[in-house]
Amino acid sequence: MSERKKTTITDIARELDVTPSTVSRALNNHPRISDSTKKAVWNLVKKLNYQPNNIATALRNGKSNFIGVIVPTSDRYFFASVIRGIEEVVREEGYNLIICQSDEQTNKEQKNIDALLQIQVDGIIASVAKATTEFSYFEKIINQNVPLVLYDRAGENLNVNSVVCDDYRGAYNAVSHLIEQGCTNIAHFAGQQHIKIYKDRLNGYLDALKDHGLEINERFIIESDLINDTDIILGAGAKMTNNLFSLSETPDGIFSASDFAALGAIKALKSNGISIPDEVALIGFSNDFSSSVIEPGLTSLDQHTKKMGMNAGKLFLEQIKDPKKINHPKSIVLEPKLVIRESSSIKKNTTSEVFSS
Amino acid sequence: MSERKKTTITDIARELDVTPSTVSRALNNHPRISDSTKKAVWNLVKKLNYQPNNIATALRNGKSNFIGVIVPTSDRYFFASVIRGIEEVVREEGYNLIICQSDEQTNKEQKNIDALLQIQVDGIIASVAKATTEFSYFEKIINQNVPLVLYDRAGENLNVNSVVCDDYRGAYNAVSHLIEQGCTNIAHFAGQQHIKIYKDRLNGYLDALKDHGLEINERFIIESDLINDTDIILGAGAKMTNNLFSLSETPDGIFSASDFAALGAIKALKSNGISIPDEVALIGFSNDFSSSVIEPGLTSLDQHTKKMGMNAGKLFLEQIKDPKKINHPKSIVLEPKLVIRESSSIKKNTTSEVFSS
DNA sequence: CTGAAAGCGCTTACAG
DNA sequence: CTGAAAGCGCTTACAG
Repeated sequence: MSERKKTTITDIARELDVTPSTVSRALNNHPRISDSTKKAVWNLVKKLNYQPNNIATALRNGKSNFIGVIVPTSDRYFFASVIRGIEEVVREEGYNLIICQSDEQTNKEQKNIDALLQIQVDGIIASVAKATTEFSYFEKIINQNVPLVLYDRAGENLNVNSVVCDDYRGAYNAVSHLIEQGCTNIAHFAGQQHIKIYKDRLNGYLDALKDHGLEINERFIIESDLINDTDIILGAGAKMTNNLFSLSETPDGIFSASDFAALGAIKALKSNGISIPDEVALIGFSNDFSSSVIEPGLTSLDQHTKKMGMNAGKLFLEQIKDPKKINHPKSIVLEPKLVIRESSSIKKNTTSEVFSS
Repeated sequence: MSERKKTTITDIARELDVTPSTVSRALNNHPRISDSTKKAVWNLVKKLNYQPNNIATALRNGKSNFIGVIVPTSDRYFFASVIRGIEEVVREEGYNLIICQSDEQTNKEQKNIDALLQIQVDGIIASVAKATTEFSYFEKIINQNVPLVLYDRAGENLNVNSVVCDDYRGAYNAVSHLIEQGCTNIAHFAGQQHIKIYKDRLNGYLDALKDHGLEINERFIIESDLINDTDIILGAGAKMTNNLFSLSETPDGIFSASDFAALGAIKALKSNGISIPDEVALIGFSNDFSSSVIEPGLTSLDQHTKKMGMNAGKLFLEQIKDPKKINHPKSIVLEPKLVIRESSSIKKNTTSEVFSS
C-alpha cells in the first residue's frame, strides 16, 4: 500500500517549470498571472487531483476558517437545529464548524474551550452549560481577542454579542393564555434559578399571575434541574405531577419550563384519569417534535431555533468583519411563539393540529 | 483593542534564554530535558497562558488530529447519538470531530468530502446519503489513503471497515413478532430499494412471511422515500395508511421501515377509530424517542446507535494504528433489538412501558 | 507577468 | 542536557 501521497503546489510548479509563487497566485486567481499559465495550472490540478492543504494556508494566514460551536448536548432537536442555522450562514463564507458538547458540565465546557483555542478557531459560538455559574473561561476567549457569540443561554455579565429568547415574554404569554382558558390555579415546573432563562420563565409566570389578579401559591412552584436525559425527565415530570395532585388543593393548569417534564405530566395525568385540558391544561417550552406526537398535543413555545443559529452566525460574521464593533455588543432577542395544541384548548376545541408542528 | 496576541514557543524560549527546540521538548516531556528547565517552562506557560498552536503542529507532523464525520442529517436523534459514541471513543486519543451534514444529497456529500480532505483530516467516518447510488467519491478518499469507516448505510461494493445493523434480521424478527401476535395480513412501508438497509428490511419482511406460510400481497408493500423531515413524513405515513384502508382487503399489521411513517399511521388509524393493536398492530424502525411518547407506544427496533458510533470510532483507531489491516476490512454487524410496546401487544397487554424507551 | 526569499509556529534528526 | 538548522505547504511584500 502506497504512502499517503499528496500533490503540493511545489509538485505542480516543478511539472510546469514555474515557481510555487506563480502556482499559488494562479490558484488564487491573481490578476497579474497570464491566462495561459492559469489554464496550465488548472489543468494539472484536475489531472493530479490536487487538494490544497488548508492547514498550511491557515498557519500562513493566521486564519483557520474554523468556528467552534459548543452545545450543552447535541442529543436534542433544539441544538441540532441551531447548528443547522449557524452552518447555513457561515458555510457560504468558507467556514467549517467544529462542534463540541459540554454535556452541561463546567469542566467539559472548559476543556472544549481550551481545545478550540488550541485549534486556533476564528471564533466561538456557545451556549453556556447549566452547571456553569462563573464565566472566567469565557473571558479567556475574549481576552485572546477571539470573537465570541453566545446563544440561548448567555452569561449575564459577559459583554458579548448574543442571540437569546425572550423567555420572560414567552412565559408571560403562555401563562396568560392558560388564564384566558379559565385556569386559576396554575403550577410551574421551574428550572434551576442560577440559570437566567429559567429565572426569566419563573418571573414571566409570576408577573402573569399578578397582572391577572391571581394569587401565587408557593407549593405550586416546583424547582428541579430539568435534566436533559429524556428517560429521566419524563419520569421526573410524572413524579412532580403526582406530588402536585397529592396536595389538598390541586392545580388546573401547569406551565412547565421544559417540554419533557410536561410530557411526563401528561402521561401521569392520563394514567390517573385526569382529563386534559378540561381538568388540567398544560404548556411546555421548546416545542420539541415530541410535543406534536403526544396526545393530546402539547402546547409549547417555539424558540425559532434555526433562526437563532442563523443570527448567531451573522453576529459572528459581523464581528469578524468589523472587530471594533465588539465594544458595543448586540443582543438579538427573539420572541418565542406560542404553538397552541389540544393540551390548552379548553373551550374552543376547533381544529386539532395533527400533522404539523 | 489590542491585536490577537498569542504567546509562542519562541516567546517562551527568549524569556528563558534557551532555544525553541528546548522549549518544545520540555513541553512534550522529552526525557533528556532537565527537570529544572521543564519546571521553568511549565511555570512560564501558566503565567503567559500559552496555548500550543495545533495548526502548526499539524502541518509539521502531517497529522491534524481531526476526524471528519458525515451525517445525512443531524436533526435526528439517531445520528446525534452515533456522534456521541464516536466522540467518546476518539476524544481520548486526542482527536477532534468535524461534523458535516449531507442532507441526504449526493452533491453536498461530495462537497463535504472535498472540504474534509482539504482540511487534512486523519480519517472520515460517514453514513452514505440516501440519494447516492455510485461511490466514486468514497473511492477518492480511499485512493488518498485516508482511513474511511462507514456506519449504518455502507456502500455495498466498497471494501472498507464498517459498522452496520442487521436490518434483515431486525425486520425478520419484527414481522415474526407480528405474526406471533396473530397478524396474518401484514403491510410494509418500504424505503427506496437502491438503499441496502431498506432492501434488507423488505427482504426480512418477505422471508418472515414465507417462513410462516403467509401469502405476500403486493398491494401491501408501499415504497416511498421515507423522507427525514418529520412534519412531512408524518403526513405521508398517514396518507399511506389511508390508502391501505381504502383497499378491499385491509391489513391487520404494519411493519414500517421508519418510525415517523409509523407515527403518522398511528395518528391516522386513531382518527379513523381503528383500534391499535387489536385491529391493526404496528412496528416501526429506529426506536426514536417519539415512539415512547406516542400512545399507544410504538414497538420499534433499537439500533444501538451509540454503540454503533463507538464501534466506528474503534475501527478508525485500529486502522490508524495498523494501516495494513485495511486490506482485510472488518464489518461489525449489530443486531437490532425489538423494543415491544403497546402497538404490537395484542393479547398479553401486561406491563405497559411508559417511562423508559 | 514571474521569481527569490522569508516566514507562519512547531518538531526532530543531527551534532555536540 | 541543549543548540543550530531544516522543513511541513502555503502566501506575499519586494524586486525585476
